[in-house]
Amino acid sequence: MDHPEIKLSPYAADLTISNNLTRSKDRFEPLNAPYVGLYVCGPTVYSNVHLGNVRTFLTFDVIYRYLCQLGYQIRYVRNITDVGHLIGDTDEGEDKIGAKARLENLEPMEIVQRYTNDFQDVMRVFNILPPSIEPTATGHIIEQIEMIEQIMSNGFAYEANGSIYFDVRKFSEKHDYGALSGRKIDDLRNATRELDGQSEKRDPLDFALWKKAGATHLMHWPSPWSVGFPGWHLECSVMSTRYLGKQFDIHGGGMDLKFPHHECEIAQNIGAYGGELPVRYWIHGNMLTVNGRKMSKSEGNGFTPEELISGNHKLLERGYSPMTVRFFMLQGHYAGTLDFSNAALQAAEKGLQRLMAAWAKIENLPTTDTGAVDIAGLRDRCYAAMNDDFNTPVLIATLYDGVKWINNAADGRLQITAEQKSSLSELFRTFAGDVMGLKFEVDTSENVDNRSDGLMALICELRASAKADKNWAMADEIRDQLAAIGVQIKDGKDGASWEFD
RNA sequence: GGUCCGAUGGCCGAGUGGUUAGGCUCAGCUCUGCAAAAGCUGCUACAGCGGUUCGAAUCCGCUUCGGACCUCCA
Repeated sequence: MDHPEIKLSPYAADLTISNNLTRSKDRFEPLNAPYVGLYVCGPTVYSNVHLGNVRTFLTFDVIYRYLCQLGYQIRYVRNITDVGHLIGDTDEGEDKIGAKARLENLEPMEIVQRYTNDFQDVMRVFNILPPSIEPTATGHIIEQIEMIEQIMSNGFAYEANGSIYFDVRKFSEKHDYGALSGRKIDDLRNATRELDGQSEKRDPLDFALWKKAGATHLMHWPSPWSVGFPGWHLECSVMSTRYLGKQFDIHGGGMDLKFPHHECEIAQNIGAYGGELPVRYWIHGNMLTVNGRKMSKSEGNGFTPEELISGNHKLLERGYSPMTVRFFMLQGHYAGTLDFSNAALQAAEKGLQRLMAAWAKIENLPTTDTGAVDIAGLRDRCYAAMNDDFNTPVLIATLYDGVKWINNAADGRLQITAEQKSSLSELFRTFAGDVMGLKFEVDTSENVDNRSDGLMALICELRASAKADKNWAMADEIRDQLAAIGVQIKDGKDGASWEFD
């Protein structure tokens, strides 16, 4: 197929991705360029997302943004899990959403709506772009039933007492179960704990495709086998296949989903549609840690974005802005764990300020007829950084070269032409803005309105005349009083500027 | 117990078989009535012990420590 209207960036040819399926760094070659299918496992909407969840979605946000920048036409699917995710082991566990609904005396769908809203609000706050499609598990019950039937007709699933289980043993006779996560089926069987109520399963490794609902189970649907609900792993197989096809390019999710969730997804797809691997590139975002430990709800060491911004949490010395957090996370590579700490957040806050201040300065840089900067080389290095498995830390380091140029040019120590200035501006807009999703955070406090500028200009003028009269007491008084109400005066060469704290 | 991963300067964090990561902190300087802010400059680290190599922090082995997954988790 030719797509003359869609032009890929020349840099697109050099993108490499650490592929967890092959355990190597592979050149990215989409199945149907310039189209790319990207699926990311979304949240289970039974409670507020915490900062660790945010990291994963941020990781794939930047990957999505960069693929867009390269000119790919991406269908980005990120699901909402609103049924089927169980608490505890898969036989006795209660549905998370149902459990929460019972606890709060609400309809399950009220829970789903509340935490879906929360999730989407949080994504917006961190400037994480919405996916092309955000499908829900409950919206695809029919397709899930159809996929179960397909798997059963291929002989890889069996019914037991109204529930359907995937037959891992049988599957592994013909296919490789455990290829993604590097598990050996015998090791897995040895490590499996003895669980109560496993009698329905033929093998402890089997997992549920459909569960018959107990008498008190709130969320249930009719099926050929029982009134019940789908297993957790099934929804991602169904929705990815429906929207991206039986084989697609990139599947993402948190590292903790690699096994068993993603392994089961692969088994389900092959079990239903045959031997072809459904996904070509598997990418897993690594965990956010606190004192070296994974942040998770069950550990109780997580905090919500609201707590982060307000600073209202015992782990936080004070609040941090969403862009500070975004920048902090992008200073580490997605494939490594990242340790949260107040010191690191504060360092990121300062670094971000410097980067953004330089970006804002570009527009007003003085230009000269000849220039002494190599913008094209800088651009090459930016693309090279991102092409090397989306290496945002190196991208940031590269942009700081630009920061230095900007500051030197502003001080007249470096020559830059108008053309270079405009290229530099575009470079920052592309990589800091479009790719990393950084944006200027406007002060949203109630003190800011259109009159503030005029008011402050007047005050600065009065203070300047006091200074001209060498009335230091008055000048300092004005500065101190303003500081007391949260307005900072910055004296510069060409007069004073100000900003709210 | 099984599988896998990591250990980098005061802190956070990249990368690489031989050449500056970067940010923050700190110090000096510039600017400045003073202070702050801002800018410039400086600060050369790779857990320990062996091995391979002309050369290893980077490859291999062992040790110590830490973590993830194997059960719900992004």
